[in-house]
Amino acid sequence: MTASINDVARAAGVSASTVSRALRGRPGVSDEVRDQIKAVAAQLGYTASRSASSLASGRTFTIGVLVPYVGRWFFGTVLDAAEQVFSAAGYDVLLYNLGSPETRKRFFTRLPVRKRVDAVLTLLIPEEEESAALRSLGVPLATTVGGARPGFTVVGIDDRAGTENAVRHLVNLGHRRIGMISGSSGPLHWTTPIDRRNAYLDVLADAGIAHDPALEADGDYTVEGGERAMTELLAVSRPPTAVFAQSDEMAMGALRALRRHRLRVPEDVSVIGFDDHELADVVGLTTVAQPVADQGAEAARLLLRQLDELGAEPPGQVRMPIRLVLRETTAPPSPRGPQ
Amino acid sequence: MTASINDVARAAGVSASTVSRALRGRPGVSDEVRDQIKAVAAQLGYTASRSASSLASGRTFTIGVLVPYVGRWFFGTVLDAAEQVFSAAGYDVLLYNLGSPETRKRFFTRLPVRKRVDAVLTLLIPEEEESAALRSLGVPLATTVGGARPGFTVVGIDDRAGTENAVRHLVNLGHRRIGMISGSSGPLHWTTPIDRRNAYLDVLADAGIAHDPALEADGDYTVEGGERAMTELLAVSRPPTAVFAQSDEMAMGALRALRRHRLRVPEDVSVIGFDDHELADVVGLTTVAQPVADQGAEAARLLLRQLDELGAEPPGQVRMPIRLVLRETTAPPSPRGPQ
DNA sequence: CCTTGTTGCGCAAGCGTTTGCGTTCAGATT
DNA sequence: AATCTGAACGCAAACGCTTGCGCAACAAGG
Repeated sequence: MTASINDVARAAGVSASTVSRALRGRPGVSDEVRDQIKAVAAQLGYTASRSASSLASGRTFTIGVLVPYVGRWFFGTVLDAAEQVFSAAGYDVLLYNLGSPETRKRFFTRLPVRKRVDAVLTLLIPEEEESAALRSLGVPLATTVGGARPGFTVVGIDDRAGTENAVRHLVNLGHRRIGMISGSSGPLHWTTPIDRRNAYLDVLADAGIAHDPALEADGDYTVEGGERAMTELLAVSRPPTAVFAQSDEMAMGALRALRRHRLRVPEDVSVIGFDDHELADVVGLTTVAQPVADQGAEAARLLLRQLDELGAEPPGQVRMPIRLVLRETTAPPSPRGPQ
Repeated sequence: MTASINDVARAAGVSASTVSRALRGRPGVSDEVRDQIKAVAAQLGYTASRSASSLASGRTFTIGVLVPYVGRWFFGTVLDAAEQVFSAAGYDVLLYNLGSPETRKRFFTRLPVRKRVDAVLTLLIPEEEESAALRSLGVPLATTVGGARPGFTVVGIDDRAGTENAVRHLVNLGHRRIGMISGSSGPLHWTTPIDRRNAYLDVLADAGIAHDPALEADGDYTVEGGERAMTELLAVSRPPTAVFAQSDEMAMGALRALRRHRLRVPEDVSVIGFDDHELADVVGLTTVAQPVADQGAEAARLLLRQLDELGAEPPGQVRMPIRLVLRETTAPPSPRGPQ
């Protein structure tokens, strides 16, 4: 049996309430008594039971974090950074990996975080019904992906601007047949793929390039999907000379497909990604960099601030900077075209 | 205010105890009453408060997972798989990201999981003192890394065999100057780097190759570290013609260094990694594959089994299979050697 | 010397469950 | 008809904290 607050109280010759106040730095305890209690507690190896204290106080000092796939670089990185901020502030994080539709549904119907967390950070886009469920928790909410949603603090990037940078870069290099590997699939209504697609279309229009629907393929935001998509794009009658992939992982898949087809990058086909994945540099991928870890950390900080200032800070919206990172997968189109 | 058990009891015209028993499937409730209670609970959107129920029952239905760096592929993947198993069994996971020495120390001294989790899965190697702290929690313990440790169920691979496969592959190709990028650093006494190093030395000895200490460099298990290490190896008077990196991430760093030095892979230098990182295929890296996600899932399953069978199942030790994956970064040494 | 504050601490009532035990009551057993 | 037996359910006591309130004791102000 580990020590309870009463054991500490007895050993220190005071009441349990005094122990509670002393250990949590609340007023109403003289310094001498406080020090003595701390000493006794340390000596007994006492730590307050979280269950008991949250039951009594209503505060849990726990943050729920919802992630679609912990294993994917983007989410893992965001989570990592957010966790650091939370734990530095004394909060624990309860992780929910909601990749599959079943676990996701189960989560939102049973809502296991009810009365268990002080706030929720979600890295997946809740549908309308789901965000209503989250709001019903009555705790601060934040997200690092997708667009604005009532009740959520969102920290993100300017997807349109990022995409414009990328596509314009290809245009400036002289490309006219510019393909896109998107990630529109999934039941998640996520504004990112849409924003990026619109920006892509806009840049093409701006440059006076007619849009060819055959030059768009779905890559599902995975490496394999990117590979499949690139393969599709290579199969059309006049393949693209350059491809914009909505994520680095898909871009890498595209790279793999190109290698399989014995096509050189960037001589035959240029490829540009999005994210600046930690390994983008290894493969020399040109991409649009976004501060992934920073977004997680910032979202966490905003959440904590809402927790501190009880004066319900209205959920804000912050945009992080993006920048084009030129590496070795983009170049002017070859005069011969890919063959 | 969300509904409490008493609200449900009142609405259903029964006592709170009956509600508790009904909802948790315990005997002592007639089927009709049970169904009716379930209906009422669903209608009220009632979920039992975890804090209250764990305070009362002692069970938390929560697993603590300790990870050094969530953002790294290996750990993220293990965590992902483990979480799925846990959540499918109705357990939540409390995540602790213990990468930095400070957070790590804080965790082990304050032990915030005390009375908060039913079991612990650690993806970092606790030092003697730390594992004693974990054992003091009195809950089942498991790990997916490092060697045997009293009180821990460990799921892992045969590091020696994996390394032997890798190094022998290089030897068989005809290499004689075989470098190694290791990851011995860190305060974690981790048997993996040591096992792998020993196996490396053994294979060299077996092949009658004299060991050259200048051909070993520390890559810190990161991409950047691998790049640095490779750079060091290239600076010695007679650089290696092949390099075994103890992780794919370091191998990728090495690839980057080689590209910077305008050295071709595998023509000038062969590189082999370890792990079969999800992007190893993209860069064509030859490597030793280990079932990463499976290890996480298996460890989680073993933990759950210990939780179910109260008959204290003695902690076991399971070894998962490894296999050599030949891709494009290894080849026989060039007659000229790297220049 | 008697108020009026402070300060430091203990009392006890929760917080929302779980669970051992007691009670009730219908049906089975003598 | 009297007794026994379960099954089904309610009572109330934990579980280990937090916190509003009350009560000394003591300092300062009149």
